[in-house]
Amino acid sequence: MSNNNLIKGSLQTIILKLLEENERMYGYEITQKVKELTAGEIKITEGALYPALHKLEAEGMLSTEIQQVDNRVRKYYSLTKDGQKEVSAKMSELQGFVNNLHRILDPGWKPGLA
Amino acid sequence: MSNNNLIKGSLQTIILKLLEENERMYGYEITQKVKELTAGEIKITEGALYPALHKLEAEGMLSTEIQQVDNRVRKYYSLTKDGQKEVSAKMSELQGFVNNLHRILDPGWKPGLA
DNA sequence: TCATATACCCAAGTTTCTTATGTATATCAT
DNA sequence: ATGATATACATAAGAAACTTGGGTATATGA
Repeated sequence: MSNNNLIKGSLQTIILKLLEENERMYGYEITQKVKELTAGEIKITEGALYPALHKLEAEGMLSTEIQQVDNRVRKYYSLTKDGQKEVSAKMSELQGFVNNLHRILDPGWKPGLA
Repeated sequence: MSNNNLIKGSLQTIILKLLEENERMYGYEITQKVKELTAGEIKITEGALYPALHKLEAEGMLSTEIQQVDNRVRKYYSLTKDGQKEVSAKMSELQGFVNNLHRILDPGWKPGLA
């Protein structure tokens, strides 16, 4: 997923959330958006991204449409109905996990505080 | 690591941080501590924990001493010098990653706020 | 012409986890 | 006394999500 080997399992959530905010995106665009949002600290590799997109599509979370732009092919992804529900589910799972991480790692931590 | 399949890669950090706070712990104790801190939401399985402990020991992060308690064998783990340095490194890596997750997933998020 | 950017894809290998076992002692309830 | 649960260690097979390293193709700037 990135240069550092840290924390696997959040890529699906990232993809789904970005598509909730942007209506439709293509793969390369997602890698650039993540790089931009994290000031280059997280670089999603294509070897991770494309299999993840194909899996989400196979599970019925995403739909695709191919489009020609400047003689290059782009494959746009959008959330399906099921995908829209999945965003909320994945987001609260992740929020819950991060909260639990804080409980373990930050003695005295309480929800709602950094 | 737990019932939900979420986020791989943080178990080492959890082990190291708990040992920073507790001086020495044995495997079973770690599973119970995590269960307690997260109100049962994260259950570290033995199949994940013991290999992780063995790996950290092989890498020189942990040292061990065996002790008999009530006819049962306990294997206590402590941080080595290298292990103490590793805690800080792993903690800031994790903090950095969580911050980046917020930047991607929480539009408008800024460090220092929930 | 060569590197970089854009844009898709796959395959081999690694790491990290789950699930399923196995061993052994202690305690509590039936 | 017998079985279930708790304590306490361990390994092994398989699944899942990555990394790394390739492949194809067009566009653009040095």
